[in-house]
Amino acid sequence: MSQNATIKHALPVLRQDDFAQWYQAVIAEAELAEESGVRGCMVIKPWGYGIWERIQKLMDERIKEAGVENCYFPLFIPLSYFAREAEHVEGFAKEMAVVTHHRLIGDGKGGLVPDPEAKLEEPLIVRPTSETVIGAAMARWIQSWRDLPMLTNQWANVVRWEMRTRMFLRTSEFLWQEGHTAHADEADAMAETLRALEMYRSFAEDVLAMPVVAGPKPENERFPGAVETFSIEAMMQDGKALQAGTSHYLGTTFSEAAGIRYQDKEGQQTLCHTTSWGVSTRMIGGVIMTHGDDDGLRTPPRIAPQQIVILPMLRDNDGDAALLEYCAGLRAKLAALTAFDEKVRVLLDKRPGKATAKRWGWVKKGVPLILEIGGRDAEGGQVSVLRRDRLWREDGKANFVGMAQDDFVSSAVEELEAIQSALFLEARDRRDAQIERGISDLAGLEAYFSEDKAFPGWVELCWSRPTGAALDKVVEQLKSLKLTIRNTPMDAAPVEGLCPFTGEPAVERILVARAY
RNA sequence: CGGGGAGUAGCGCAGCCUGGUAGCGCAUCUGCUUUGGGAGCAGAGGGUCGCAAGUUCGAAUCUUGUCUCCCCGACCA
Repeated sequence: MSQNATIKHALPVLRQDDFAQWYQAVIAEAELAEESGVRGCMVIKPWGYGIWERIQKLMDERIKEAGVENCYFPLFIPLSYFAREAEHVEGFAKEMAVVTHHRLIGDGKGGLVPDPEAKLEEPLIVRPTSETVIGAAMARWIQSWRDLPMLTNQWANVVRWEMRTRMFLRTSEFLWQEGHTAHADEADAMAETLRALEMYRSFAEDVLAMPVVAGPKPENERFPGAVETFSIEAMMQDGKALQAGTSHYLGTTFSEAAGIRYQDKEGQQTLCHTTSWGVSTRMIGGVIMTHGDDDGLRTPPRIAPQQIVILPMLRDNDGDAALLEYCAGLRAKLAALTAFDEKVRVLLDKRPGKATAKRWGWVKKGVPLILEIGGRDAEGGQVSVLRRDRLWREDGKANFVGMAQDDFVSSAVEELEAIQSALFLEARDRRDAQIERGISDLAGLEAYFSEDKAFPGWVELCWSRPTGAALDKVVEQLKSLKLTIRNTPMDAAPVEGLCPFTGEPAVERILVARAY
């Protein structure tokens, strides 16, 4: 956040004044998405969808590298599939969209109503997740130990009828990938669960430049039907936690429900152990709240639909042709470069209008490098470069740096890598500075989160990992402070002392935080 | 789903109490003048006032219902 009062920021709301409103302002001003008029559903606009396509491409590569194959399963799941697994149903029942009719009929008043004659024999659920329908397929596909492991993934939309929605973070319909795998035994399934978790951790940090903490969730936060749930948790700039991806070891829960069995080497019919794991468009919400600033989004170069935008300063006169030619030449040189093992994505913005007026649109979208090229630049072989992560000069003006075209072209890849790295380090340092590790009792926890701090961050503490009713009591205590247990960091320091909730010897470290 | 707030031009809002043919700013378009950094002046276009019933001679305005959004809670792989 800027301390310089003379800066005229591009957004109408600053983070420090109203973080929730700021978040929505970024989405609107960066043209990521907008309201659709349909409850809880958003229209994802080109820049937002472009970011999703980048995420899809790079995640899909990693999924395939792990030997997982893409499939597609039905949007509609028969109600009876869910009924096979009680815990799973209970977890999702309250948020399922149900299809009950297959035809409409006129209501005699100019409107349409479901035709009572066209009521479905068995209601269809719009998938909230696909364990049941994929389980049914796996039960058909898997016969022998030679069929294992069965590694599948699908890119799809799912629907969960959430009570309260927020764009990208919790929408009724969202886009995701869901990996579903079946294995011969627990060890192999757990290994896959952890492989997916590590894939998500490294993706979040290397691609999204979003530092995360990976680890198992407490039992009260498990996916319905899971034996163990792992998550990656990211800290947003307001100090809240965002669960940015999950990976579940499902044991034999869904194998029993769907009859996923194989004949082992001894000839015995044996239940498979299954996993599921997913990341969604929620990741974009995480990117916004990790890298956004008071001038809009700062899009990490690896997921930026355009990494460099060239803005010719057109004058509607005879000089424009030469200027455009110069810019086209520059664009071609940049587009031939390779950054992050991909062709550099560079756009020459030839739309009519003043470069200065168009500039702020790209600033708000978070294009990593913006070039404004005037007639004098063209004549002198120069460029003016604006780095999105170093937007302002001391005097409150846009921080353009002039340099020779050749120098820029030869350093552009390095610059993009530097921006990617700078965004990650900034986010990591901010997060690390906001994790409090010095609290060892309940009163301390209460005091810490009762302070009138705008963005309190997280607390890491040692606990005794209570279960059942004892855990419920802890959850209730935390709830009164609006806190939740995020996960148990896998790379945490050694455990020491007593559990602040139970008074028993601590056995592991957990992260406690307010969450989205 | 409970409590609160809101829906009027692309965006932000006034008008509503006290019913009488719909307004402002920004943006857009046109013209002129400017312009190496988020231009100025003048003119113009653009709205079934979320939707539907009702009251009324007449509804943005009053009544009822309904949809959507925002905030707080409950809920939330």
